[in-house]
Amino acid sequence: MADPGSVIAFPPPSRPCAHDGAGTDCEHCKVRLVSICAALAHDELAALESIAQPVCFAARETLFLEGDAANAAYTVTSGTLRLYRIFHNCRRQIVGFLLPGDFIAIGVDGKYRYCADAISAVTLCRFGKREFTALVDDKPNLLYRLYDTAEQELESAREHIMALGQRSARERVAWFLIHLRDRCARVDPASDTVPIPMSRQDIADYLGLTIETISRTLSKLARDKAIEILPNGVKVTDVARIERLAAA
Amino acid sequence: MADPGSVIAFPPPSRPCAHDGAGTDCEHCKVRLVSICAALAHDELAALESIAQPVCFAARETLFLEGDAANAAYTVTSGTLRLYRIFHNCRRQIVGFLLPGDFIAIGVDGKYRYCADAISAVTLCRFGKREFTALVDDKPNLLYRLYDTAEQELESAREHIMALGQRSARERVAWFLIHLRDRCARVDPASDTVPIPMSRQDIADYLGLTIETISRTLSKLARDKAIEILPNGVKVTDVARIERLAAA
DNA sequence: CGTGGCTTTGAGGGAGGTCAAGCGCCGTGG
DNA sequence: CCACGGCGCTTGACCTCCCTCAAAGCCACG
Repeated sequence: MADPGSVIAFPPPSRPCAHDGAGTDCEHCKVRLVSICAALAHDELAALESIAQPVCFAARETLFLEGDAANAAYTVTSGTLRLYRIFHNCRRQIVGFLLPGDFIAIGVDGKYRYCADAISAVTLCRFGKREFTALVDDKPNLLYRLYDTAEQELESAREHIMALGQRSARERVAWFLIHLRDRCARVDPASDTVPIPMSRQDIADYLGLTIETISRTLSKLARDKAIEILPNGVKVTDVARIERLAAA
Repeated sequence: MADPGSVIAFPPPSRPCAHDGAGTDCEHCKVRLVSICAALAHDELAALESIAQPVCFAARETLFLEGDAANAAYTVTSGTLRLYRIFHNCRRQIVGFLLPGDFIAIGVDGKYRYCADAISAVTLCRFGKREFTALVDDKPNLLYRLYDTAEQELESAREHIMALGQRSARERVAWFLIHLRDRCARVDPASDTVPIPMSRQDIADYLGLTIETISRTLSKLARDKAIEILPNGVKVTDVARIERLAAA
């Protein structure tokens, strides 16, 4: 949320998915191969499935706030979330966006380390803390998967650091587009059209810039025929150019 | 290294510590309680100790480069290291400094994700990949410790992101000082005098600023009586002020 | 049709980058 | 012993990129 007011509102409780009260079907889950569930043995997957609860949140709902007791782990099955922290002075830094297949872990200390809310309507697989930790204690392979996931997050955080520390506004925006495109390609067929569900304010708070700079930079790239701005995303017309900028 | 020339030089092989060829003594290790070794059972610690080799590097030596096959994990026992990545265009981003007690893990994919070199002379406990992974496979508790370590690194990376994305030069420098002070306090008694073994260039590449800005900002803080610049560090004279800046 | 939220665009200013010069320290060699 | 050169650090002058402030456009929704 851009306005801090809604951030401090108490989060709504998660609720079961209306369209799917009966449980999950991991075998046919489309995020199966990219999520924490990948590379699990059949029995492990079955055990995980048995404790999974489908839940959903409407756009702009808050799942939890930084410091909340972590009652559950989640796998995103559809929609987009933003993870962020708020400073005392109301500045917000988005530390990441979650797309289908991404995972929200229960930290070692049992608290969430960031706030999370839904950008679009989202559906998730919810794993209650008690059952999940019991399962992890039982299956070292699942712990190994958690470790793997943490390392991937670390890698992504370092990429973020590189972007914020070394790149210009233009390079950051290009990097953001390419990055988002590649992550979408994990579950959707690769395409030059990148859907952008988040607002300019979200992008700005992710890249450490202002909305005006985001807007101006996108306009400039469009004027230079490198991209085309669409209602809910952009089309990368000059792929090589944008990729070069992103890698700079 | 500030100059890219030395970065691409082949790394020297690690060598046994001259002063301690006979092995390690974990029970009396001063970083024992803050490192990966903390919270291990006696038999686990003994197993870890049995595969540990003390090694050392002189200042400015490179341990490994990004992409190198990860032949070993390490625990730092003394000295300071920098971890960094280099862009194509020679820009360098330092992603972290390693102090005594810090750990270098073997990534899941078996490659190092960043370059590492010694800022001052360093000593480390080296754990060969084969023996270490065998031990991890055998002791789920050690895997859990690795997971914990990865989460701590993640936390520190997010703090870094906050700093780069939201803070001014002055705030970043204050944050750097407080952060360094607190990390030193893990092994040394807490003090207002913060040793700074790294160069201005290192600090700049860590904070996403230039050496000139680092220098100017420190000078300004000193002129304002908030700190005192010492030969190899700074003394934080106005602790409250610097802490307020750091938290901003 | 009016209102409010999000976005775009413009004008102006400031924080930090760039370029350049100078200082202090230290190791080397005359 | 001092002269010299190199390196890291500091300081100054200037400039640029991005932020700030402001206004207007666009679109959804009541």
